[in-house]
Amino acid sequence: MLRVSKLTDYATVVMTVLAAADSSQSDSVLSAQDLAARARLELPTVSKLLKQLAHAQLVESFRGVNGGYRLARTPERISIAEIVTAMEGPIGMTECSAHAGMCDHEPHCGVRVNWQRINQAIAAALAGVSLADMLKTPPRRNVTIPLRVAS
Amino acid sequence: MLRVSKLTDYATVVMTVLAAADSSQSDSVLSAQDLAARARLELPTVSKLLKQLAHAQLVESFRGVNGGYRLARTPERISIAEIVTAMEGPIGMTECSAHAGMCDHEPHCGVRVNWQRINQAIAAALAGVSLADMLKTPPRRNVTIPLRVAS
DNA sequence: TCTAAATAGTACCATTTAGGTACGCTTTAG
DNA sequence: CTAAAGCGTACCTAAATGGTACTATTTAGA
Repeated sequence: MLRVSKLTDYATVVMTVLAAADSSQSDSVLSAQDLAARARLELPTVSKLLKQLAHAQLVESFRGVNGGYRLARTPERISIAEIVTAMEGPIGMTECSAHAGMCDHEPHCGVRVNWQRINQAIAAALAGVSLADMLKTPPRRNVTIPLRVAS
Repeated sequence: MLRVSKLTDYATVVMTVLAAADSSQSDSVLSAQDLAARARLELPTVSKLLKQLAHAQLVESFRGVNGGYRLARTPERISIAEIVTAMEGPIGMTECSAHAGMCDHEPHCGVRVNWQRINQAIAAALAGVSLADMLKTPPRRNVTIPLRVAS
């Protein structure tokens, strides 16, 4: 089915909530609890994923009373590709195309190089969508992202 | 890590082997055993995935002695998207974007529509690569696939 | 200085799913 | 009639996923 993990899915939702808060008021630091409520997710789940996002420096964390999280950059400058990578590691459709030397068949496998090219295409697609885009529920306009694929 | 299953990965390898045989000699029906040997995979694994590919009518199967499998179409007319769909069902990065009504948060989830658009972009990328392309190990030329993403 | 609110870190458990295996049935060329 | 080959089903193991719990640490404010 070609999917991302639920955690990654939830991460995009939480990031979208953060982005919405970010554009509405300035200095909007939201606690994990608050974010969980707004995203309608469990608190432990939200904390877990926020930790990972903080490590990847996509959000800033503040400890102590009145602490919480805030986007590290503007929504326009955070892409879905970054969120996916933060949650799941390097984008790669197959084991071998993400990490070399993991597959016994690597020496005599003709398709590996082509998978790497497909990965690049998909990474480009993901990089072309920003958090700000995710906020816009009704589609406004369409842009054409040039996507280079070998053929 | 955004991956397809190993079975799907193997399916592309086996399909590539079939495509190679297809272009080299005519009426090339290969047995599952033969394919397993050429792809360096286990026979049961190969049979399993060939069955699925046959159901999706990407390969034709022939029973009985001297039976085996053959591509249902020319390699140029079979895309990676079709193989992925045959093996994993409808392409969807998140549960909700592939099948509606599976997620409790659907009513108040703003990102769903956008994930559907991302899916379409990725499906387009996968549809843009044919089996014939996978045969070409050294990249010849680059084409630009127009990829429509909302922004 | 103490307390409560918050994140950080770690470890653990349960469920699902992927991947592999086995076995018996059916078809068909020779 | 037989052997080679695909077809179908069921089962089993192992690993990844996602959820939970507990503890430590930080910090604003009374």
